[in-house]
Amino acid sequence: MSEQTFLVLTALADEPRHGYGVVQRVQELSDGRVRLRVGTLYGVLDRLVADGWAEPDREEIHQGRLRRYYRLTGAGETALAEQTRRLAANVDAASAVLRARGHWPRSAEVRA
Amino acid sequence: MSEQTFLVLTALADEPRHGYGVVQRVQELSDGRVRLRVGTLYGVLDRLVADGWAEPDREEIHQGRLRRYYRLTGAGETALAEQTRRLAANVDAASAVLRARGHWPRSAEVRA
DNA sequence: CGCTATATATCGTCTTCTGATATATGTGGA
DNA sequence: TCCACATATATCAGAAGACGATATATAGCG
Repeated sequence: MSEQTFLVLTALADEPRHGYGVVQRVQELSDGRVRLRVGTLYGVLDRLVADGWAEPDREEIHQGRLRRYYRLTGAGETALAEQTRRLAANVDAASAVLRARGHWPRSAEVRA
Repeated sequence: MSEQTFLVLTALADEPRHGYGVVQRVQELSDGRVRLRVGTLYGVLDRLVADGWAEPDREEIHQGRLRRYYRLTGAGETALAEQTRRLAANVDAASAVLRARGHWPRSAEVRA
């Protein structure tokens, strides 16, 4: 699972969001590192729906503009939890190796 | 950076390894989750070398078979450390959201 | 003699991310 | 009034990367 997909799942797990809201939330979640292009967003969103990890929630007209909301499904939540464990395991493995190399003096950084 | 690339970097950070050794180490590091196909491996390895994150180390004949070793460069170590911090931040973000959803009763799992 | 593990490498295909493009409305400044 | 910018949707072509299949070759074991 790509970082983009992971962050979109996390954004939706927070609460149902519309496309543009997901873009903003992902940017917040990643401290500005990940700015989703709309092409990426809709590709990810379509795939999440196709895989049963997200589904249409509702549509709203906000200030004259349509907002199409998506929500996380139970399967999506499970997938996110599993992927999170997986990433955490990878972080632990890499941290151990880096520490052994003398790198990584401030272990607090990975744990913070 | 894909999980495959991340684990190959981690395997090389451990110590210089040859292709087949990387495949085995990645499988160990990931608790059997990631079994690199050779097509993936050489693609990753070539890209790491092209990016200056890994370089040829030495060649050995071991039991009649050639072993081509690769080692991590300084830039590779930096990249691995940065990516590890990045992943750790994503894990923290997702963990917070999952906890808020009532999911994730055993926080020790992410932290272990 | 054949099977499995070790060890290298290439190739076509599929998935996925990116950048470009298109359309449209509300807001704020010049 | 007009322009730029943020908001909001959607599509498409191209590039990158992962995967499965395939090929070649030796050592060890039954």
